Amino acid sequence: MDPKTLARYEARAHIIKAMAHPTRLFLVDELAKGEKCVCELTELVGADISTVSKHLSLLKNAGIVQDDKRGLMVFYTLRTPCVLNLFACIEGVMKQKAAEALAALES
Amino acid sequence: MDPKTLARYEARAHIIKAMAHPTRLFLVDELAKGEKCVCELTELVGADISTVSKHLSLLKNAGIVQDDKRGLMVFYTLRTPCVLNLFACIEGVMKQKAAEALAALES
DNA sequence: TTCTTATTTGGTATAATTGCCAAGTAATCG
DNA sequence: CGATTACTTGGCAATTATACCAAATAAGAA
Repeated sequence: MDPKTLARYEARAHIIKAMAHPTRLFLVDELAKGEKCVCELTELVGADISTVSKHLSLLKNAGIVQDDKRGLMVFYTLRTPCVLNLFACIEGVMKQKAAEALAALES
Repeated sequence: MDPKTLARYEARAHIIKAMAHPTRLFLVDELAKGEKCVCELTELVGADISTVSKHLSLLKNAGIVQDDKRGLMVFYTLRTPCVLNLFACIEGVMKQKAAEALAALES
């Protein structure tokens, strides 16, 4: 891979990596329903607020979400809803794998 | 997050993690063009064959590619082309980020 | 059978990720 | 002003990922 091609795939990987964590996938899914503050997301996730904040900051840095501070609270929104299409694909992969495992047991 | 929900997001994250690496994204992209053996992919990537083999094994484990041994060679194919849709979305995120960076410079 | 080729697996050093706590910022309230 | 609330950032220990080399496997050729 030449340096230019590598750089392109690194940039892509950076964005995908931002979603490659259960908590961050959950955050994306929650934000798909609409704007939410860090406090509400923290409640839903059930981790330390600093942990959730760092996950959100990573998603923001990747360009997937954006934040908006209003008063004391910071509201996050999903900026690129197309990432949700991936979820459907992923579900397909999971079903395919499950069907395969079943077939292996039956044979 | 309750344990059941967590498990669902962990399963999803596992599949996305499999793509969250520049080399593996490149491999997926190459396999989208058609079946290729490990030797050819190794040549294209330019890393140790053991490294490429491990990347492919990870993708296979996630259900994204499948392998087929014929003689001495092992041929890999993309099993879930829907992951390619993500690439278009990712490009969109990258363009959006670039446009934003430009706007920040101009202001 | 032994030799060669294509690939995988084991081992290991190095680097990156993660999550919590503690400390820092920023906006609002009294 | 100081106090409080909502969030971010720094620091650090524990875990996980990555890449190479070396050794193992598997299939075909001599």
